[in-house]
Amino acid sequence: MLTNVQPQRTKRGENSRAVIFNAALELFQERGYDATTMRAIAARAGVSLGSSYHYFASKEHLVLEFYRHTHDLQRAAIGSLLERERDLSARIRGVIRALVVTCEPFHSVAGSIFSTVANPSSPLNPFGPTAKPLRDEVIGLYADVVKGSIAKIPADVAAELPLLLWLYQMGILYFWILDKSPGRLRTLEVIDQTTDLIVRLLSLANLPVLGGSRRRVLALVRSIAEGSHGPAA
Amino acid sequence: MLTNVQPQRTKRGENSRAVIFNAALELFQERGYDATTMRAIAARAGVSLGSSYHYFASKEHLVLEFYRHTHDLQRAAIGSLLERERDLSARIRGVIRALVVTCEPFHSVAGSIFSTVANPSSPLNPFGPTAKPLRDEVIGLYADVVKGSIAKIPADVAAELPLLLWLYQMGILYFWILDKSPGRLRTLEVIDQTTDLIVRLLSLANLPVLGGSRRRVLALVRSIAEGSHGPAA
DNA sequence: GCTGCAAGTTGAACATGTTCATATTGCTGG
DNA sequence: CCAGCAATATGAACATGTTCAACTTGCAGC
Repeated sequence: MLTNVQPQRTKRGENSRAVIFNAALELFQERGYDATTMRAIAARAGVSLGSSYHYFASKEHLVLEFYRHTHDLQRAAIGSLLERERDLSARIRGVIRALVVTCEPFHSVAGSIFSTVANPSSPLNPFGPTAKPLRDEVIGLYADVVKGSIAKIPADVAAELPLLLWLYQMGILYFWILDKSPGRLRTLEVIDQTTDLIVRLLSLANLPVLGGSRRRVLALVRSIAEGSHGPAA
Repeated sequence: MLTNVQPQRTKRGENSRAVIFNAALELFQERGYDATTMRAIAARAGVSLGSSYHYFASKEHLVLEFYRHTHDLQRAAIGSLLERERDLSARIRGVIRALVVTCEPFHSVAGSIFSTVANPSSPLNPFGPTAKPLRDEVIGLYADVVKGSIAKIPADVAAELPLLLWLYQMGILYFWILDKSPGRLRTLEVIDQTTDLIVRLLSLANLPVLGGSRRRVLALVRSIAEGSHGPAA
């Protein structure tokens, strides 16, 4: 194993890092992302501008810290639900709701995060190779959501469903980002309606009238899932 | 009617505007969006920095013009196809193909542009109010695509289909942006398969077995289409 | 042709994300 | 306790999108 190239963390450094992060979090919520300057963050934290950049490579990286935080919050929030609830619709709804609820305090910065992450050249792009571990983790979460339910789903559909739900989650997240309704109620409505719809449509998957469509859809999904990243790994 | 607040366009002004836009187009292709500075654009165009801002309110507005440009190219490319072809699947396929083909020269820039534009705070966000004219135009294009076909589509479905096709186009566009396959062949394959699938699924819309799903889907689509922009116009 | 006004043009100035050379601090081996 | 080294801290300097007040141009009406 290579020697750790990262600077050794010290107690003092950890403290500075936390102080800067908290200052940023406060200001993001007070003024929004764009109106919060790095100088203001440094001033609020009581450190110099340079120090902020010593701990966070960029303003976006500062916002990334919160992403990790809320990801943990979401997992914690859905733990008991997945233990107790067996209805697929309710399970999906619960997981997606937990996502938007835990992200709610940071709604104003979410747009910038999404925008950053949507860039294909960003290592954080959800479809990129670097993000594969996290992507697989989230898809795995939806695999648990599906597995733990009592819904009867054909094996071939069940195999691709977690991926589809991951894509669905991203769609909802973007709707939530654009949602300007009070309390983001519209997003919650859309979540309720779409989760119901998804389960309803799943129950139709076996209808012979669909012909080869089901197979074709699944093949297409799998093809897309393989990534459009070409021959390079 | 109010007096036109916009500055009266003169021949001289039109020329400057075009020169600046062409310079931007060249530089975007040569260096990408982020690496192209407003100063470089002004220099290439042979005008001052201030002049660039006289004609384009921001760097992003320059991109809006670029959108319009490619949209015109797309429209020109599909004109004869829409005259001749009556099959819905072929019409959709032709339109989407024309889009990725006309955008091909800008593929390397498309990522950062998409990322910029995906930000809700960007005036160029496709879902925002600033982009409404262009959005309506594109949706109108798909309305023509649907209307000119011989496909039998229920009126309520036909009403929302253009919007859905617009969303579908954006999905394909993002796939194309991520596509690293040689010649972007994978995108073309996916276009072929998805367009077929869409038409096939449309033909199922009338099946009674779907129950209220069709109505619910349409209501949901319309609800989303109204925008999540809250009470403000 | 002259005058005046609106359009066009300019570059300096500003705000802010980011970089960097330098200074300070605090721990660790001796 | 000292020397040295890595971590930490600093603010000036830089790059670039954007603004603005002032200047120039050209045409319409007299």
